[in-house]
Amino acid sequence: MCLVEAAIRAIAEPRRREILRLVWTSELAAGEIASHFDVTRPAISQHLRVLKEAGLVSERRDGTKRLYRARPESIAQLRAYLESYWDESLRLLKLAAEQEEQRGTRRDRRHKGN
Amino acid sequence: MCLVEAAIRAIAEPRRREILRLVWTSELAAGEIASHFDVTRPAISQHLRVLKEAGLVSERRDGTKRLYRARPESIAQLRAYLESYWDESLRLLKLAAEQEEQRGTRRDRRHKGN
DNA sequence: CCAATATGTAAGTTGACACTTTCGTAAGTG
DNA sequence: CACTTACGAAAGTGTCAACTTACATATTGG
Repeated sequence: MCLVEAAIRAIAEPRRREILRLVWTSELAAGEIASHFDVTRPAISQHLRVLKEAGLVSERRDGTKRLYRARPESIAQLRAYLESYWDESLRLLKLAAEQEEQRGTRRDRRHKGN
Repeated sequence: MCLVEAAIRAIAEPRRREILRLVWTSELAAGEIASHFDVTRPAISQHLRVLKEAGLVSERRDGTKRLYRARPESIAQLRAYLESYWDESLRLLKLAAEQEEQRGTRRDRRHKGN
């Protein structure tokens, strides 16, 4: 599946947004991350897998620990996707407004519906 | 529930993003919207309700038709939320980098960091 | 009123998903 | 080798969501 698509779904979950914010600034072990939440550790582990499969975090092993960290590139990609989504829409909106303005004078054309 | 939260969940669904784009530029009837998709009309109707409850579209009645249109304000709100999410993260990232840098140069002055 | 049009609502199904508890596994430590 | 630490994987559960079909509702026109 497209990574950006997976990323959007991933950040739609509030807890995953929190997790992502946690590992944004510093590399954290899974246990450290889990300690910030009420749910069980395996639950966080699953969230981490979702984030990892969406490319939003990277995993590194150090002894028995697994250290997670946000991947700025992927986040930038997701951000760019959304920006282009808003932008395209805005562009279309502007275009539509112009066409509407032009059409405003000649209103005689009637459709039969569809 | 928070509207922004609902909005994020709403746009996580690809079809709803398509619908939202359709009604961004012009007001469209539910049937017109549904004709763009493979799924049944009631399915689209339900998507429209989700979008409406998230405040992303507005509904207006004209005869037997229901015309839908995107609500730029709410979309701007959602956008702003995401922007602040990225921005805060970037700010934290920058802060962390600075701290890291400081810690690199003067190694004698140590905080009880992390 | 009756029919047609346009659409939402209800109910049921299927699959995804967030979570839990239990178990497995890899790396360090005595 | 046993034991501990730190974690993921597996399996089960309840809930939610996207979809379907069937039905209800509202508006317009004859």
